[in-house]
Amino acid sequence: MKNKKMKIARIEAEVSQERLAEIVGVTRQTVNLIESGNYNPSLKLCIEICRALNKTLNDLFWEE
Amino acid sequence: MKNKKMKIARIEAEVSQERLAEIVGVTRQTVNLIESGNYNPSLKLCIEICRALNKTLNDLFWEE
DNA sequence: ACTAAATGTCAAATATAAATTACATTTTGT
DNA sequence: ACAAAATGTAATTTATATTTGACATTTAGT
Repeated sequence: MKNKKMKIARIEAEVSQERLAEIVGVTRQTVNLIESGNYNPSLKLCIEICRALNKTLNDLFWEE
Repeated sequence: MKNKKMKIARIEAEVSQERLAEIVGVTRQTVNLIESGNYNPSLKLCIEICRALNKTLNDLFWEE
């Protein structure tokens, strides 16, 4: 299951995977893997991504 | 920074750390560490804890 | 069409979440 | 006060997230 919400939020914010990776302090590959799905990032990283994209955990990582 | 919200939600749900650990499939120590703070759980585990306690990610793990 | 930027993905190494075992302390019930 | 359950922590090991380096493909700009 891909993380479309995150990808959409990132594109709306007009940042590349590489730029987002820089901002949150991980590598581009990690960002790519999270968007690609089948990945289990740490809470801290999720929160940093949310802050970078001006979203909340529920916005990007919660499925009702 | 302790995770008070999670501890409160767990106590409201009337489950022990051990019982919650069973439900979400980790050890009691892991649950304890998360509540104690200075820990960085995986997203998957956070989500499982939320579901077990009938809460959302924002309820338990998001700080405005 | 061409080029550069962005993306998808892989293998191997490193960092760290989570397990395990164990023990001390605190809380709760009787 | 006592016993049992629940909690707080620590050291070591194991599983896995993340890094690193690299290469192929796709997308966007000219």
